Amino acid sequence: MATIREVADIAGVSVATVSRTLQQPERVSPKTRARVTSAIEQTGYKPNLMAVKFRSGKTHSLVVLVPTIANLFFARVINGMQEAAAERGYSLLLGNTQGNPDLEADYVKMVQTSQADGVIQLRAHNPFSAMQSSSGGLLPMVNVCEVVDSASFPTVTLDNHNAAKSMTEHLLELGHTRIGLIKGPNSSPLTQERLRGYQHALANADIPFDESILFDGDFTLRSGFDAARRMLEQPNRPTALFCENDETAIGAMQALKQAGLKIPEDISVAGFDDIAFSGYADPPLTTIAQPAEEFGHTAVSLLVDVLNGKIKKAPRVIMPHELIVRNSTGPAPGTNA
Amino acid sequence: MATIREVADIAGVSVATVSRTLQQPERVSPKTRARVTSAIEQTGYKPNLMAVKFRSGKTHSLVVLVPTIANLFFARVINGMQEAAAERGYSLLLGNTQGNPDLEADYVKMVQTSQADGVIQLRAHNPFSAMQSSSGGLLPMVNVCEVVDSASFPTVTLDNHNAAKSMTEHLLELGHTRIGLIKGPNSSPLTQERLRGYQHALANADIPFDESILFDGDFTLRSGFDAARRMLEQPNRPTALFCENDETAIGAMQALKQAGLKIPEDISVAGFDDIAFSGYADPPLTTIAQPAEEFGHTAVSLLVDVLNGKIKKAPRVIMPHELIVRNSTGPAPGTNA
DNA sequence: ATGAAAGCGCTAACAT
DNA sequence: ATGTTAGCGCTTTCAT
Repeated sequence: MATIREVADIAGVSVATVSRTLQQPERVSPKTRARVTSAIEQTGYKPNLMAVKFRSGKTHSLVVLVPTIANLFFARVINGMQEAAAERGYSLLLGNTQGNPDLEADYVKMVQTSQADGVIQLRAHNPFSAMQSSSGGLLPMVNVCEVVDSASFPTVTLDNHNAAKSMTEHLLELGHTRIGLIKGPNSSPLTQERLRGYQHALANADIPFDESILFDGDFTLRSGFDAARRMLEQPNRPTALFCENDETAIGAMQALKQAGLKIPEDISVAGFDDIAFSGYADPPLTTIAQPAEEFGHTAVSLLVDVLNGKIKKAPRVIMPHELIVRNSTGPAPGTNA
Repeated sequence: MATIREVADIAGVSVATVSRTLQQPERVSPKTRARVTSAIEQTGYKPNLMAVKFRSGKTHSLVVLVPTIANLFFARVINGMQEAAAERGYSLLLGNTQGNPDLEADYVKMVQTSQADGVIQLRAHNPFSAMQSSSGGLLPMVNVCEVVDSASFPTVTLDNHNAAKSMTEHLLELGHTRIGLIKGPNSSPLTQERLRGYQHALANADIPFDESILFDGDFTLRSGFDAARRMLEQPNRPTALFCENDETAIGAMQALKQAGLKIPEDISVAGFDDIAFSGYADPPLTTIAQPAEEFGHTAVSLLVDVLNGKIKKAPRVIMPHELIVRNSTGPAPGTNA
């Protein structure tokens, strides 16, 4: 592979001129520029970007910490990140962390070892927390989707409380008074917020909160299926089931249908996220849509601003959501609506 | 951030000794090793990996070219890659290419600019083809899942022909004689192979091939839905529908059920891939399971071997598949099986 | 067992 | 407008 020196020799100029021709062409005369360009073509020269990054101290790479890549919502967010990163001349390094703090710490080391400029964390956990706490300034990271509050980095999230409240109100309006909830992992703040939004709507409607119709889940199809089965074993079953994500809802619907229940005639089911499969579920799933790609754009944009020192105080960005009513929710049995 | 020089100064040794302590500890005496180690801890020194990579000429990064990250099958393959890469001290750079050759070429430049050591391509296209054709030796790449035959790189794939043939035979055994097929993108060799496997099984059963029950699709939910609708508009509809992937099958089932058909009583539906949703579809989908994670392992392992010069001739690896019979396929209407 | 010194390929002052 | 030169932080002969 040709180096900058060979190009310089062939063009009969110094390496500095070659470098300039590449970095700031306007600073070299058209004549020499042409000579250099032709020498570059002739040799098939490609700058060694490892040397460039090393020398310049900027890698133009961002590490993305994602609990699991096999999640359609995250996939959309990451797609958005990639678009925004490419526009800004950055590339993305994906780290599948399974939510493991040790793995996250490993990836964060990439920043400390100058392999990446910053990190985007998709989970509610500060991966820098194990290290030296930042003395004052902003950390080179942003936290998206599932966030933890901190003055050290920007966050981009949904108003999960209000979104869950809207969905619960939708169910309430349909006449449901006994609404079950399949939660996400208890460790996730997102789960807590959605739970509180649900409780809030219930309280507004003067419906007592019944802990016995709260079910544990972990955002997977299987956990939704299992939770619904547990629900069916109970007496006095709910007439509506709010699931904290779509995968859970789709798993739950399967269990409900297997038990001979009709959706939404016998029981309504609602999800959260609006993944592609939800529109093709049977019946199509009522859910909350989030601007996934926008989450990605915003995260990258903020991180780049942080890296360039354009941001001093860490902003808290709230993205909009939308209630999507499809056929999995309907009037409560016995209601004539 | 501390450099190797500071550590050397504090430990009272040369930079070479610090480097050795890190690279080949056995070559430095226990006493100095202890001093160096303590100096490293004291300064919180982390080697600048950009400098290491630059100096050593090895990046220990692999670019993965994936048409779309929002595909559950690919997600599993990538998970497998990540495991195998981590074991070998490599990290993965994901490139979402939308199957765009220009974007692919951009990512391939990362190899040429020393930002990555090799590439794993998940699509049937040689991303190096635009560049100088390799003069003889192996290219630093492996081609997985959807492959193009070439002597320049290893490939890892399924026996798509036989897998499709098995599925068609399964349908034939259930008494179906009119079996529709929803294809993948025509540009994909994978589509062609599956089509030929289907034709092969039909021919073996002396059933004439009817082009009018072949439908175009592109592996998305929506395309499956649309294709099934087109099928329903035709006279003499098939009693079974083989879809070249699970997303398409799930989309198709939705259209079929909306039209009032019972699956599998009125029509059988089969897919390909065995994504998680297939087990939770209504009815659960009969499909072909592929060892997705294993594809990833094998790909990384082969690529690392190529990079280390351990492989001279490009192997063609065929991964095993398995027919998973669930409830979306059943006896042809009118059969008593 | 350890140190001195020469670069890897490039950028960025500083000179001319 | 162009060239000279001094490194970036590290690895790696080659001496000692």
